[in-house]
Amino acid sequence: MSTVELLKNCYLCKELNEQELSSLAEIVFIRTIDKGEILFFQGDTANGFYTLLSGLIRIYKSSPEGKEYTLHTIRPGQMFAEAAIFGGNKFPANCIALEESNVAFFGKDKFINLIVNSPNISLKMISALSGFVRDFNRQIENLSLKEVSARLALFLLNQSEKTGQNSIVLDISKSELANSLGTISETLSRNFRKMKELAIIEIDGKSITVLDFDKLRAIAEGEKV
Amino acid sequence: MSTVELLKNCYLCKELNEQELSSLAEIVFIRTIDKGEILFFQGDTANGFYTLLSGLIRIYKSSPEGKEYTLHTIRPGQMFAEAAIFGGNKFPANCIALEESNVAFFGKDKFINLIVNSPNISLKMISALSGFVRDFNRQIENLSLKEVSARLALFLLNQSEKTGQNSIVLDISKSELANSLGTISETLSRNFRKMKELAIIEIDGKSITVLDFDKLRAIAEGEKV
DNA sequence: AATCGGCTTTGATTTAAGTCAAAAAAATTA
DNA sequence: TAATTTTTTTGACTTAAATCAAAGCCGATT
Repeated sequence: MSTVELLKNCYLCKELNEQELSSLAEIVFIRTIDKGEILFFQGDTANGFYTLLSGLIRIYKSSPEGKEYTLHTIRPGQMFAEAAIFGGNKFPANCIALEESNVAFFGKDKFINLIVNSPNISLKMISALSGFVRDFNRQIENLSLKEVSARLALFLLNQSEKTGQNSIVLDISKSELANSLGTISETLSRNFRKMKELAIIEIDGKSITVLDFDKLRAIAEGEKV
Repeated sequence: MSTVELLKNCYLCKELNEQELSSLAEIVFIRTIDKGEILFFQGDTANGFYTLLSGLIRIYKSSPEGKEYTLHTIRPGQMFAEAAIFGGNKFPANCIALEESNVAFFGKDKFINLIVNSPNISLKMISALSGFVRDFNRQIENLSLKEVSARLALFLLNQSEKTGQNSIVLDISKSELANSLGTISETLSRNFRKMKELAIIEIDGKSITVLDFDKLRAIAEGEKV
């Protein structure tokens, strides 16, 4: 896969266009790390930051007595070791690959040079990250909506609003939907059935038609089904 | 409150020092919006972006038939209307204050000028936001750990690792802790009691001492209490 | 010392949702 | 088209956690 294609997987780069990605591609350094390989040690000189393109990374500290503890588990798309490039430019922790991983390294000087010349890039990065902060905030709120029915109702409302149709076509399996709503397929299935019985929705395979928006809104607000 | 103090509440500014906050304060424009007041309409010219300092903001679209739907609910700390400053510089949606709110407006030109002169500021903003993306990702994962006991165990492990002590002092009330673990005080209390009975922890008011880390780790992994 | 109000704990009960197991339906492959 | 696998639905059962209600605890105020 090309560097540009790989970079598209970073939260950081979600709003960049092809041209901007290309200029970014020129300054990054892609690297594959084997499972169990150490990327850097605490105290190593840090002159840039990383993003994880694929795989799984663990950031951890070791105490003098040899005990270890995990600070972060890094998943694809995330940036890591960025704090290192401020203040003392030493990595404050160790980093190991838990699986074979691909990382992108951004050298600080080159990166700063890039954003000074193309400030729009950093603006877009800030914008993209802010968008994710917003989305994740919302997702956290939704997950604490106690009832699956409320979360499902909210999902259906959001989808139909997004498309402007009262008919939604799922682009994922129902099991995956269940998972993303924080539940399991059986429970999702029962909720669908109940809504169907109450004539709130109609289901045909992957296509769902909303018949009663008011009722759906009430359920999303917490009303019992 | 001073502009600098207000800006500290933004995710964007969490890593900036006093000096950097001051230079930011020089270019932002703080504004109070009454409940129900419109901040901007879809189609208005956008020459900057906002962050919400306090209050509650709703971003919504209106269809030609007069129907409205909410795109985002903005909470304090979040950035909004940032997409507007790319491409067509028109706001793509309307914005109303749901409560009396304080917003900070960042003019695009001034902001770009600032980061070109102080690229470290944008680096720190990117870094801060990436940190939140990481934290929120983790929080979402934790919330889908099914059992409250597992979430509580994880919290206790994290806290004691963070401080390096086996004794934790809560800086929030137990009700607030319950809430942040996605449950209620009664359930939290019962979980505490059970762990106490099993000699996994000891509790004295706001101070909790971990007696059995192995057991706690097992519970965090999903073992039944 | 006594009263008030906010937390926290406890018990009794209800309920939503998970688990287990099997049937039904849909999608793949032969 | 038949055969096979995967996904979805259904039923019976169990359980974790929410709700409701009451009591206990603790600090602040009078």
